[in-house]
Amino acid sequence: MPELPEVETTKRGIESHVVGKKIAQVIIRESRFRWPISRGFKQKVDGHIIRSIARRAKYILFELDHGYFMIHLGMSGSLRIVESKTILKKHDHVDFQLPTGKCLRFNDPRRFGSVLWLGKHPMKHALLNKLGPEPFAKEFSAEYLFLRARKRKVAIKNFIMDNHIVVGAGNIYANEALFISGIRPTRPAGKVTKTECERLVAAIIAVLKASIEMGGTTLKDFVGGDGKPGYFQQTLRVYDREQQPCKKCGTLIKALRIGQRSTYYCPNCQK
DNA sequence: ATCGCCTCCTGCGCGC
DNA sequence: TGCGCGCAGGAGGCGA
Repeated sequence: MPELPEVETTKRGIESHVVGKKIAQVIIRESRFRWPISRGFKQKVDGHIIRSIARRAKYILFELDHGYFMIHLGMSGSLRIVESKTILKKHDHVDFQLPTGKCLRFNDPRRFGSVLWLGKHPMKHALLNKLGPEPFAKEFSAEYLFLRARKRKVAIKNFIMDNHIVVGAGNIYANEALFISGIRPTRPAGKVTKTECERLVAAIIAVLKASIEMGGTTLKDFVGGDGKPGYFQQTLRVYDREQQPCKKCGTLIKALRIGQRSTYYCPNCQK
């Protein structure tokens, strides 16, 4: 399940292969995604050079001379550079063929992903213009989080997973960050103190950074299938550890659902 | 404005 | 071994 670290790793991995290269042609074998690939998409990108790529939240943006398009991996998508003649696997839905004999191949079993043309002003697009700060940006501070949380009643876990507040804290990382900062996931966001916000912000940043640093390994594994992050999984403190001893105090980890999402916490360490 | 639920889709793991 | 079922998950959209 690509979370922000996997998306960042993917972006870094494909960058040198695609920037400055022309899209010889795009081959769309399946266009039914979260949003269908628009009819004019092929005509818009065929023959154009990719000037740069960037990541915003979990979106990967591709800059062409006359506009941008973006790809979201959804929860089962992967984007890899392969030799053009590489035999197609199940769910290899879109190919961006490059003049180098390679191609950028988008595979997405569950089709929660998307490939969207954005036009000349990508940040004005409805999907991007309301996003909260990147977790590594200076705007994402304890001060900011605390202020945004004023009077909010939602569980703090839902709150930090809300892309309008901060992007990139997916379910796994939200669970982990709350454990690290000693905050119970069910606490109303508005009841989390300033001091706790400081710990939480630091924890979100730390857990995402650590995961990105393991990116190579994680990527290798997550690209192979749609399984959980490989190496990083060994470092998980609470996620998917129901009834297993807390790594800090030995208390058994509890599981519950918050907003339809699996939630794990240590009833002793997290207040 | 805020909140909580629903939805998209496929693969997997479980129980029988 | 095979079958069917339920679950998982990112995130927009909607109704209350």
